[in-house]
Amino acid sequence: MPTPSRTSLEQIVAAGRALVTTGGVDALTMQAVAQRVGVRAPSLYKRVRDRSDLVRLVVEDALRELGATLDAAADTGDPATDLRALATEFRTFAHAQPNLFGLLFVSAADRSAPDSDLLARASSPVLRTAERLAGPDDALPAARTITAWAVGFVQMELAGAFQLGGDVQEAFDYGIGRLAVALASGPRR
Amino acid sequence: MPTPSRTSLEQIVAAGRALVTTGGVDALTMQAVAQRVGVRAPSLYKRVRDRSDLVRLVVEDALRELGATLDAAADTGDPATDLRALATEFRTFAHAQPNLFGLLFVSAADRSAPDSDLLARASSPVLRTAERLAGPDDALPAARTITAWAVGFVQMELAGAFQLGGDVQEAFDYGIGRLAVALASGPRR
DNA sequence: ACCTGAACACCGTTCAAGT
DNA sequence: ACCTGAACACCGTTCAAGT
Repeated sequence: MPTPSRTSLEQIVAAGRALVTTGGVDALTMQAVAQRVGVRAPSLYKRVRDRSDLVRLVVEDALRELGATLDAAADTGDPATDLRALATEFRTFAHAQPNLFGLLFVSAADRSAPDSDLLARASSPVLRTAERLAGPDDALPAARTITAWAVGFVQMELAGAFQLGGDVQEAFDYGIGRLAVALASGPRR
Repeated sequence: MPTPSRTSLEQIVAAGRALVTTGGVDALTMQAVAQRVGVRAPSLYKRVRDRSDLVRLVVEDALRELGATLDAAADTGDPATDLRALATEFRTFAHAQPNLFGLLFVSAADRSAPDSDLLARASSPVLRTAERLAGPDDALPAARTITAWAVGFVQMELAGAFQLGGDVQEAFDYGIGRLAVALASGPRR
């Protein structure tokens, strides 16, 4: 006798994401997710392979949103302006959802990597800006330099690893300015 | 009736670090640590407040080693050469102990931040090199730009987040070269 | 077809009892 | 003073049984 579904994968991912946002990834327990979607924990295994699979889906959901945010941020004319907009938007996203951001670019033995298409989509506005700054030949390494700097900066900031005093905002602006100059200084190296 | 100690904090931290190195932070369980030092799990609580405290001690142990490694790497004359040596040594450390490295610069809600003195000591060779590249006024933001880039680059690399093909080593060299030029281009901005 | 309770093997942590 | 077994409250996950 068929029974109608009482929940959906979409609801489950949303519940998982809400739990991560509120209490960090440790708060995403199967029981907490189940309670939020009105079901018992074992039922989740009908839609999700295991907990790490659910965490991956939450990460991919966040990556989709981050990609859309960055896409919207880099549509002005000047590439140096776009670089600043991208970096600022990226940092704003991280500050708004630190627990979620902390999952996006770190390796975790237990969970598989997010879909590479999503990573590519999220990084495409950076790649376009990098190409306009550094030229087509250096677009990829230039984009990686920008992304690495932004990821590391925000991650250290959120981890409280900038402990030598000074103005963190100033260091952020300094980094943007220097990167724009450095990448635009021509294809020879 | 006093009983002689059957283990020590030093042994416990070493056991914890070995477990992290081998199987990631999830493999550091109180029971596994206890077994390695020849004791039962509850006894660990005589030396360590709780699991997160032990993880912090392992992180600090790794930071001490990383600091010493970097200190030894940056003693040549040319600051651009030192920058390259520091970045390469940093990356080598991360590749040699990816599970340990993954703990150093990420925030974790459950564990407290490592001792700030250790962070300062580990970053001091970077700060010195940054000062020689960018001048005393910009030493701190320049050091933060270098460190952010290096942390982000290695973390993305280890997370498998560089998925657009291309040569990752080339992107690393490109980043070093551009940073050296950018930071040395003078104090005005 | 989906959901559930019961069960299993694991955790971290506390604490009274042993030496 | 240190160590232990037993206990507690939690996990993730499986599975036979219900509808």
